[in-house]
Amino acid sequence: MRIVVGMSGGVDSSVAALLLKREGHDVVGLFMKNWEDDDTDEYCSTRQDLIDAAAAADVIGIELEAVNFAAEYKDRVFSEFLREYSAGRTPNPDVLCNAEIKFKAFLDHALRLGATKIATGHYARVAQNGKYQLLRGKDASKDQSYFLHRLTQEQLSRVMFPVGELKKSEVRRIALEAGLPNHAKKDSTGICFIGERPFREFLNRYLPKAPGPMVDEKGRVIGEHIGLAFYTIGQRKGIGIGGAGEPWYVAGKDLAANKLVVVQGHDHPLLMKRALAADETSWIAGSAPGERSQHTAKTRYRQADAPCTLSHVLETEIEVEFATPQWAVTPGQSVVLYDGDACLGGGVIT
RNA sequence: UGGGGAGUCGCCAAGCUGGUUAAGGCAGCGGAUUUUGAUUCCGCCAUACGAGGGUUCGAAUCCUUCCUCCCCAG
Repeated sequence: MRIVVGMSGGVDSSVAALLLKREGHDVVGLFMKNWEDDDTDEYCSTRQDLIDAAAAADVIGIELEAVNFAAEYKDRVFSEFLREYSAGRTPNPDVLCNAEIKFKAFLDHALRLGATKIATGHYARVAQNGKYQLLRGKDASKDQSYFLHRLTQEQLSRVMFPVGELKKSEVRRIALEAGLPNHAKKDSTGICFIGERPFREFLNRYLPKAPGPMVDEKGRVIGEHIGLAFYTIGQRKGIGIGGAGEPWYVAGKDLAANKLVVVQGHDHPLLMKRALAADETSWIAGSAPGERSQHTAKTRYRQADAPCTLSHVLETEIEVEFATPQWAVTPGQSVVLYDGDACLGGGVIT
């Protein structure tokens, strides 16, 4: 079976390719460059990543090709990313990137190359019992199913996640034993393909500043913000308010008045939400779970699952009620539902 | 102008019956964690206590003068 592996230059995708090769598959590595760096070199690590991927492919004994989906990325992911920020929300570009680039543009390309399946280094699993299921990765601390919740049956039928059965420590050990040069490479962070950058500065390259008042929950002006788009719910750093008492957190945005609402104390009531609504829903199984059904859900990656009830289900919208209030539920972020290890899908919080 | 109170890191704020290196928090900066943005965690952050004189072995802490601010009287 011909399998195209998306290789980033990191350990996970390298080990994914290695494992498939060992199983005797016809493996081809494909390196994606999806972001044209506008600034010279400071954050341009993609060249090093390509070198790392090539070195790994060499050790594994497979070919590595490179493709460029920068145009598609800009079109389908980044423009939406900017639109969302402009609208005062906090998007999750990586969720979109998976749905539109890695498991669409990239998948299509791989199929054209004659592949039966594609594989990536994601920590997640795919099970099949009639339908395809998306399961959490075995390593709970690295599980990335959250980012993959928008995938469809069609897409899942074509993907493999070889490291999803492993713990990160096992992946690194395998890499070390196989002599992969990137066995100790630091995990990548930051927006996928764009990388980690001083975020405010980066955003400001695309969005203008729009200063306005910072107000407390009673409407008293206590500071100035640089533009609503530059803040997210629950944010503490960058508020810049000193003085007495507990730290300040962003609790809300008043777009019409260009006001940023901030509150004092991590556990302020305005930061706790017991229910939320989401649209643009997407379900792994192809259709939504039943109304009143009980699940767990995360309102953001890297948050503990919380018991909840689907209180309302429409064509592309849902309402979710949590058993206990959730901290900093943020419009634009994805709410992702689970039944045990099975990821059901989710939507974008409104 | 009388009477009272206060002036300690950018902001809050301990210490003020004198005694090694001036608490803590907020903000800020750096790092760890993290394939979003956040959160969280760790580290750094006043030879200086409104200014000048004193007293003392030794003062942010006592005395004194001046400056500034606040409150109450007029």
